[in-house]
Amino acid sequence: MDARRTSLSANETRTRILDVAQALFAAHGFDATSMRMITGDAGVNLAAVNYHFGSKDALVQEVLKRHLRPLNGSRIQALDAAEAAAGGAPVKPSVIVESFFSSPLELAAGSDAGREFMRLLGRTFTEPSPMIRDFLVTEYEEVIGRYREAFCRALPAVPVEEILWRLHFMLGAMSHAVAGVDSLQVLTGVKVDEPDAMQRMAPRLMSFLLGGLRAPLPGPDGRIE
Amino acid sequence: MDARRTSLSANETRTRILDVAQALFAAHGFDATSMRMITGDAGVNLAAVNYHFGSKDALVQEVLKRHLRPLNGSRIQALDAAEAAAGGAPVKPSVIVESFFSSPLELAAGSDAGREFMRLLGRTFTEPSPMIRDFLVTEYEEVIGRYREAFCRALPAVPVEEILWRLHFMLGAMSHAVAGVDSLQVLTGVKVDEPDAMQRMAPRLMSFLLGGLRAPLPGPDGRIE
DNA sequence: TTAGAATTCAAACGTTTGTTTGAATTGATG
DNA sequence: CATCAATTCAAACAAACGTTTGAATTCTAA
Repeated sequence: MDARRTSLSANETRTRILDVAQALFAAHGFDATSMRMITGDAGVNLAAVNYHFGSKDALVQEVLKRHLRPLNGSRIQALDAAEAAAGGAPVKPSVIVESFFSSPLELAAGSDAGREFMRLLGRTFTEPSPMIRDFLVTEYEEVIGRYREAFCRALPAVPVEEILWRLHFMLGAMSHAVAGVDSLQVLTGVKVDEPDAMQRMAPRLMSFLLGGLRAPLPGPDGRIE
Repeated sequence: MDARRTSLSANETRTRILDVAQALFAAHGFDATSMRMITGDAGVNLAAVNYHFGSKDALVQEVLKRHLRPLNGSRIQALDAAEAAAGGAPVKPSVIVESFFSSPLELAAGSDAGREFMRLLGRTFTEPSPMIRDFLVTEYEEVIGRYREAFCRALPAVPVEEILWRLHFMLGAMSHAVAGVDSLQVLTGVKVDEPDAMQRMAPRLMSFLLGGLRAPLPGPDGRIE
C-alpha cells in the first residue's frame, strides 16, 4: 500500500530474521526462543524461516556461522601474520594468546551486535545439543589445530596435554567473561552490559590469561610449588 | 505383585526423581528434558513430579539445591577455618582461592554423581532463564560476599573492581573446565569424561587460577607491562 | 504486457509440552 | 479390622511447538 515500498526484498527478510534471531537466542536461549517470537519480532510471516533457511536448526547454524566464520578467519590470519613476523622461529606464547583472543574481544567491543553475538557464542559452548556440538567441532577444527601446533612449537618443553589444559582454561575464562553470565555478573557486581564494558575488560582478561598460561606447572604429586 | 516390595517408599520416589533429573538435565539441558523422560527413566508415574515438587521449575531448583547448598556451606566453612588460622591477619590470596575452589573440585572428583552435578552446575551459569538466574543469585549471595570481603582484605592495594574482574575470570575458567564443555573437549582433545579426569585437572586448574590472579594489572592505557 | 519464478501469506497439520483430575491403591494409626 | 491420609495411577487437558500446504502476491525477464 505504501508508495515507496510495500514489502521487503528477499535478502532483507533473511537478514532481519538473522538479526532478530541472534538477539532472541542471546536473550532467551535456543530452545526458549520460538519461531513465532522470531518471525513476530522481525515482522515477517511465520513460514519465512522455513522457506529461507529450511528449519529452526538450520537457522541456528546460520546465525552462528555468520559471525563465527569471519572471526575464526581473522584468528588464522593473525596467526599467519605472527608466524611470518617471527620468520621461522616459534611465535612467543604471549603473541599467540594475543592473536587468538584479540579478535573476539574486538568483535565484542566493536558494536552492540558484536557484543550480543559473543555473548551468544559463549553460551553456545555449553549447549548439550548434538547438533550444536557437531557444528562447533566442525567450525573450530582448523583454528584450534593451528593454534595447538603454534603453542607446541613455542613451548617444546611443556607436554602437549598441559598445553591443551591451559588452552581449555583460557577458552573457558574468556567464554564466560564475554558471555556476561548474568548471574555472576549480579553476584560480583561486574557490569558486562554497559557498552564500554568490553573495552575495559579486554586488557584485564588478557593479563589474566597470560598470567595463567605462565603459571608454574604442578608437580607429579599435585603440589603447585 | 512382587512378594518383597510392590511399590516405592515416598522418599525413594523423591530421590529417584532427583537422581534421574540431574542426569538428564546434565545430558540434555533443562528445556530439552521433558517430564516424561524423567518419570519414564525413574520408573514413576508422570504426575509424581508435580505431586512431590509442584512443578518442573521447582524440580530444577531442588536438583540444584541438593548439592549446591552443602557445596557453598563447605566453602564458607573453609573460609572460616582459614580466617581463624590467620588469627586476625588477612588470609593469603592463594589460600582464599584454594578454599573457594577445592570444594567443587573435590565434589567433582569424588563420585560420578558429583562430576555430573558439577557439569550441570557449570552449564547452569549460562542459562538465561530468569527463574534460574534469580535462583543462583540467591544461592550465591552469601558466599560471594564473604569471599569478596576476604579478597579485599588480602589485597588492600588492589581496587575492588579489579578483584571482582579476576574473581569473575576465575569462576568462568573453573565453571567451563568442570562443565566439560564437550565441544571444546573434542577440539582440544582433553577428555573430561574419564573418571579420574577431575583428579588430574584440579591441580592444573588451581595453578592456572593462581597464575591469573597474580598476573600484573594492566596499566591505564591497557598495556600489560 | 505477459509468462513464470520467487516470495509471502493465512490456516491448518500432527506432536509434544507441563499440568490437572478423580479414582484406585497403599501405608500408617486407632 | 477399620479409618483416614498419603501416594500412585491412567487419562485427559489446553497450550505451544516446528513444520507444511496451497493459494495469493510480488518480482523478474522476455
